[in-house]
Amino acid sequence: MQIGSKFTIGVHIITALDYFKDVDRVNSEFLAGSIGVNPVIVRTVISQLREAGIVQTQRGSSGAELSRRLDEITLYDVYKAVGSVDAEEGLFHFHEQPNPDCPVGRNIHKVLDRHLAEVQKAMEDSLKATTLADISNDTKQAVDNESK
Amino acid sequence: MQIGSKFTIGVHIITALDYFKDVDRVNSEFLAGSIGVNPVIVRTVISQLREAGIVQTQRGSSGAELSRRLDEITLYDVYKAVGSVDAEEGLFHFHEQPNPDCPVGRNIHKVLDRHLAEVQKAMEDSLKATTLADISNDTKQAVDNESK
DNA sequence: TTAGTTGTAATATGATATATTACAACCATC
DNA sequence: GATGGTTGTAATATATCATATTACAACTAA
Repeated sequence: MQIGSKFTIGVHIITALDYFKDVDRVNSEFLAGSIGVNPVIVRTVISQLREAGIVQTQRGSSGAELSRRLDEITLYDVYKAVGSVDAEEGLFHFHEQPNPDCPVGRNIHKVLDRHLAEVQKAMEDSLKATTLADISNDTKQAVDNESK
Repeated sequence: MQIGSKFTIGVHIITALDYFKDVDRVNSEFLAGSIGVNPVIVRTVISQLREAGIVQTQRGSSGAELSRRLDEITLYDVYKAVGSVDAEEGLFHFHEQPNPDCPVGRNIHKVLDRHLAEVQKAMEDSLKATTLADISNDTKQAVDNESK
C-alpha cells in the first residue's frame, strides 16, 4: 500500500505557487501541466488546501495564493489537508472481526492499537519537521545547480 | 489509505501461536477462527512469516512453531515479512509524471524523496521499538484483568 | 490406507485511487 | 452586459489492489 499521490501533488502545488508567484495565468491547467495530472485533480487538491487554510482562491479568476508563509506550512499540514490518512481509521488497517470468544481475539485489538498509535504519531511528528520553505529552498538550489 | 490488515493478522498469529502453544490442533482453521478471516489468508501470512524466518511449519502436519523468542521479534519484522510497504515503492506514492520542462517539475521528486525517506524511517524505527513479547505480555495481562 | 493439513494457484469481489466529462457559478475586461 | 476564461464540484469510468473463496496436489500422522 502507499499514501496516495495527492499528498505529493499538494506539495508540488504549493511549491509551484511560490516559485511562479510573479507569473500570470498560474491556473489549474498550468499546474496540471507541471505536475502531470488532470486539472480536476489539481482543483480538488487546491480545494482541500483551501479548506485547511493553506491557500486562498477566487472562483472564476485565475491563480491561488498562499495564506501563510512557507515556513509556517509543514508537510504534516499538507498530509492532513489532503486526507492522506483517514483520521478515524488510522494508518493501520486492523482485521475487523477478531473472535470475541477467543482470549487473544478479544484483547489483541486494544493492545496493539496503543502501540500502533505511537507508530503513527512518530510518522506524523516526522512530517512536522519539514516545512514547505525547506522544500522550496531545496528546489531553488537544485535549479541553480543545473546551470553549472 | 491504510496499511493492509495482513500486518495485524501476522501479529495476531504470532501472539496466538505463543498463547496456545500447549494446545493441540492450532491449525490454519483454528487461527482463522480467532482472527475472523479465511484460512487461506492465514496460510499465506504464515508462509510469509516462514520466509522471513519467524516461524517454522511442516506441510501436512498441524501447527506452526516460532523460530525465535518473542522478545527477538519486533513489529517491524512482521511488517517487513508481510510486505506492508513495498520496498521499491516506499510509503509515499509520488505522482509519476512531473513535467521535465518545468523547473519545479523536474526537481521536486528528488528534493521531496529525501525528506519522505526520513519520515518512513521514523515510522519504521518506531515499529522496531515494540516486540512481540510486549504484545504477548499486554494480552495476557488484559486476559487476567477480565476475571476481576 | 485414511483423515487431516499445508502450500499455492486461480479466480471472484469489492474498495479505492486516479482520470475524465460535464457544467453551473463566477470574474475580468472589452 | 456580453464574452472568454476560470473555479468548484458532481457524476462516471477505469485500473489497481486487498481480501475472500474454491480447488487441489503434496505431505504427515495414526
